[in-house]
This record gives sequence, structure tokens and C-alpha cells, in this order.
Amino acid sequence: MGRIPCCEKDSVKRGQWTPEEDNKLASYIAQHGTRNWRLIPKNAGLQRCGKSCRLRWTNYLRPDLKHGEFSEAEEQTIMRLHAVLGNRWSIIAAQLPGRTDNDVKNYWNTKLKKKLSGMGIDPVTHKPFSHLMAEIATALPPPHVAHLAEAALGCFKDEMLHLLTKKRVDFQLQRSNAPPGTSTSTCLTTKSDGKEDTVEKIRLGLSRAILEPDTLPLSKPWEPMGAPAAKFIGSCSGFPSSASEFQYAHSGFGNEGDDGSPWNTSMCTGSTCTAGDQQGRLDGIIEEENGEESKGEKDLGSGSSIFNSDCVLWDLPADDLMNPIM
DNA sequence: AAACCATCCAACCGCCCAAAT
DNA sequence: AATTTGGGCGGTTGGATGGTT
Repeated sequence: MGRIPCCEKDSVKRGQWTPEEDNKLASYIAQHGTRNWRLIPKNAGLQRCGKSCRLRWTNYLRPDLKHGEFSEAEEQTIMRLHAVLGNRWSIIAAQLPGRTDNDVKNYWNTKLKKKLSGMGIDPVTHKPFSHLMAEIATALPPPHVAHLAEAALGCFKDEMLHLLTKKRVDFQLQRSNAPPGTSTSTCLTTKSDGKEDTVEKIRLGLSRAILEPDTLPLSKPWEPMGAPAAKFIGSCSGFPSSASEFQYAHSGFGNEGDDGSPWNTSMCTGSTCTAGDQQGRLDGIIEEENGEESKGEKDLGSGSSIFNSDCVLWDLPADDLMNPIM
């Protein structure tokens, strides 16, 4: 009954691959292809599980893989697709020739997630943190809004301070290398003063977001530069000004005749997209998500979608937000 | 120079679904 | 029809490396 086991779990080698193992696997696949992963390690003379061989091949040895840095264009593609698809790495990777899902996932986790957070944008929803806060605030009675603001400060203060003070130190280093006479007025605060300053700015930004929710676009977080979202971020002193320069704005979303929605942006325009079936899946998913988005807009319009009974925010139950971690 | 810390990323883990038996 | 595996996928881990204290 069933199939025979893929390998003897006890007798297989694990951990880093050696160059000899890579050579054996690559030359075997060059000759025989990748039809049966269970037989490949055995026939290639490798003490490895078939699954391990498959991963090594697909993530590292395949000759069509790129191994260098991600380009600016690739980075923009990942950001745009992630905003639509979430963590569906294989589909995102299919739009980036030579990149694997593992590559894209690693790049997202190590670089892009932090980059977005540092810009005041939630990497899960791709909305500005201030926008999220204001959405929630509109659904809460005033006393709860105050608790929410405190909770948010508790959640983000440390990370923001880390990012901002680190940047400040970098600026100071640059300043020490700058030629004499260079203006340095924007970075002359001391480190401790800077922290106090930053906390105050975050506090002001959140207050403004909560007190002036009407200035926020509730249904189009994808607005290009000059549209309400970017305008709001730019006017919000609590977050890094670089947030207003968020790349969505000049990566195809703000084209003439475009309403700024990512749905209007070709996900694969002029690309060397090779995975036809994945593209089909992508189209289907985009249509599906598009439908969801419409529903979401309706819900937002009624002001009730954010705090549904089982709603969680940043992996915290809504109740936890009432208990600041400060 | 050594200890500590942060970052990167290859590799593994566990789950799911379709296919094989 | 029931059971088991192969392959695909996303999440997580841990070793290597480089920078900082």
C-alpha cells in the first residue's frame, strides 16, 4: 500500500553541501534530468535525502539562477507584488527570472521588511502606520483612543528609536568626514536629546492621525505621490520624511491615465516572465484579491471592518492593544 | 585581541495536496 | 476507499561573517 519511502532517514547526510556533492548532483542532473528525486541521490552516489537534493538544485545549483544583489527594479517588483499577494513567494519569484522563492523570501525578511518599517509603513498591509492607527481610531470611543495611542507608542518606540538614532549616528559620522564649512545644522542634536525629540515627534504624529482621521483616504492606500496618502504622510511630523518618497509613487502607480491602483499596473509588462502557468495563477489571484478589495472598501465605508470581533492587529488581539507594553 | 552583537542566507521543518499504490 | 509518498510551499533555524564595543 502507498509508495516506498524516499530515503532512509538515519543514513542520510544533512547540513552544508560540499563542492564535491554539488558537482555530483549537477553532473548527474545534466545527464539524466530531474524526473525522480527519490532516485537521484542514490544514482548520483550521494548520501542525501531526495528532498534535500531537490532544494539544493532548485535554490542554488540551477544554471539559470542569478546569485548577485537584487536590482532596484526587482526590489520594486517584490514590493508591488507583496502588497497584492502577501507571502506567496513562489508566485512572486516566478515574476523575477533567475530568482527563487527562497531568495525572495530571504531578501524580504532581511532587507525590505525593515526598509518599509523604517519608512513608517506596515510591511504586512503596506499602509502607513499612522493610517492604520487612524482607521482603528475612527471605530473607537475617545477614551479607548488614548489607550490605543499609548499602546502604539509602546509597540513602536524602541524600533523607531533604534532606526532613527542609528541613522543619526551615521549622519554624524558623515559630518565628521565632510569638508570644513559644510552646513550641519540638521544633525546637531545630541543622542539623548534626539531620543526625546523623536519620542515627542512620534507622539505628535499619532495624535494628529487620531484627531484628524477625516484627512485620511480610507479606501486607497495605494495612492501615488500627491494623492491623499502621500500628502498625509508628508504632513505628519511624527514619521520619517522619507516615507513620503515611498517608491510605489514612481514605480508605475502614478502613470498618466492610471488611477494609482496597483491593479492597473501591469505586473509583468515587458518583463521576461517565463512561468506561464504561474502568470495564470497570478492573474487569477489578482482577480480574486481585486474582489476582496472591493469588499474591503465597502466594509471600510461602514467603518466596521477594522475591529471585527475576531480581528487581530499586528498579531495582537484587539484587547491586548488596550494594555500598553511600555 | 576578545567578546559581543547584528545580519545574512542556506538548509531544514512541517504542512498541504495530488498522485500512486 | 484508504493509505502513503512526492513535490511544492511558507516559516524558521543556526552557522558564517562582519562590525562594534
